[in-house]
Amino acid sequence: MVPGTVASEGKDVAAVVSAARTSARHHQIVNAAAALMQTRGSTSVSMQSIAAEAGVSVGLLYKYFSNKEEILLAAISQVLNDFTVRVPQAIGGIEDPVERTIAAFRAFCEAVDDQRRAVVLTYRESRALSQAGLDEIKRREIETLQPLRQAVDDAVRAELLVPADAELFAYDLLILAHSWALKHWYFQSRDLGLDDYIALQTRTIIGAALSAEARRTHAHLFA
Amino acid sequence: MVPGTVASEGKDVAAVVSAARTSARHHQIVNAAAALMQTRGSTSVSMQSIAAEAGVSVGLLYKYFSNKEEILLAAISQVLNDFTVRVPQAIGGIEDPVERTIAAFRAFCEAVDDQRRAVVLTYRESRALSQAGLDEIKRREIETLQPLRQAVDDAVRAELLVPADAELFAYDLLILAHSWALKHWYFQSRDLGLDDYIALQTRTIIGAALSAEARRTHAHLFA
DNA sequence: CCCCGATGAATGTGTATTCATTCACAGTGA
DNA sequence: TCACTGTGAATGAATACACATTCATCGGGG
Repeated sequence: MVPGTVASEGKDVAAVVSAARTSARHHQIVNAAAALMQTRGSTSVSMQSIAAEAGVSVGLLYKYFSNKEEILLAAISQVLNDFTVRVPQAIGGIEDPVERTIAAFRAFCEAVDDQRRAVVLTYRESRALSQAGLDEIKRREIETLQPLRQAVDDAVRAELLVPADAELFAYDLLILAHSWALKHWYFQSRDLGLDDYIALQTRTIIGAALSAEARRTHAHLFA
Repeated sequence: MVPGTVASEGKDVAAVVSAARTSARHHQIVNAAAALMQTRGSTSVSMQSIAAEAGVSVGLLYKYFSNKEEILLAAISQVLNDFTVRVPQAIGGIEDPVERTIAAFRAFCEAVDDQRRAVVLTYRESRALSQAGLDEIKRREIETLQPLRQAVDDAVRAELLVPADAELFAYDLLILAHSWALKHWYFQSRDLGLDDYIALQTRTIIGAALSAEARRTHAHLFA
């Protein structure tokens, strides 16, 4: 039976409304938490401040999440989600695996830049998370790595990249993308903007791993 | 007048004793804090736990440090100090700049490994530090980088390494050494031990930055 | 008029910091 | 040698505060 037909319409409608409200509240609260993580880089994110940011009462938070960890986890998850969405989108349709690797790295860095403080908090607030929560985040992080890893693997198979270890190479690129947030103070002091950073790291790490042949055929990518 | 002569011997002795006690207490407390940072990786380090670990009362901590930040700062400083001591020691006497770069990177990684949890806390507890404290740590971090940076510069001058940017290249190596602590869960899941990690990163990052000539002359370093 | 989403003051806990008190001992006078 | 005393190191219970979590209460729509 399709929901919304005569039989018990009242109940169905109520259920739909309730589900819609629940979903809306979830978004509202998680967005507030994410916004706080992004804004209040230094201070810690309290339930009181999340409630204030979301424009609701403290008590309401507990109607939709069972504790602070759930909210934090959802907010971090949302940050990671941005990666899983943007990276594949950025490399879709790019044939050449070296170009794809470069584009994936760029997309990673740009996504990190958009949520710079939140990424730092991902490292900092991890102490407030349970083991299960941490495991979940680790799983998601590896998940975000896959498109990049795939591109690197393809490039290795095509003998365009010859890193000592493809897996580690991809992970290094992930680390260096995160580092744009973690070590932003350093790059800023060096007067490196995001584009400078991406260009330099691309040449330093990816360019250096090119095979002898790719060094000729793909030189134009590292102007 | 030389201290310890007749005139006011009592006062001088008292001053010396007092200075010695102060120094000893400082070490005792900071060592306790550092030990806790290393042991209790997950839990936060409280004044109560520092006092317990040091075998003194909570109140005493405030006789020798004006607040928690000072203790934390001293403990982190001690960790960083390990770097400034061990890295130069490890590369002393090595002539070839590529070998020196490799040895410096290895020393960094080994120092990080020895204080793995404490290094992670350096990132985590930074939220508890004032701007001035953070600045101090940043300054010290750049200081630890210098020997490595020097080796890289020498290698570049000798046309053995040709990174896109020498400064960034050295900093990347620092980041990857730190990452051994930050991302230990990942490398562990990949069954990479410290020596594997050092060897692979050396080949992946340093080996890839070799000049065409060095690729021949220094091949033996990347077996 | 009742249901239930929403409220926010109250509660409990962890922890940084303080302060009244204790304690060990060196100096002093007999 | 011994009793007395002033000094400052050390103590740890008490305080203050931030913050996660709870719950008695409210109020508007069905």
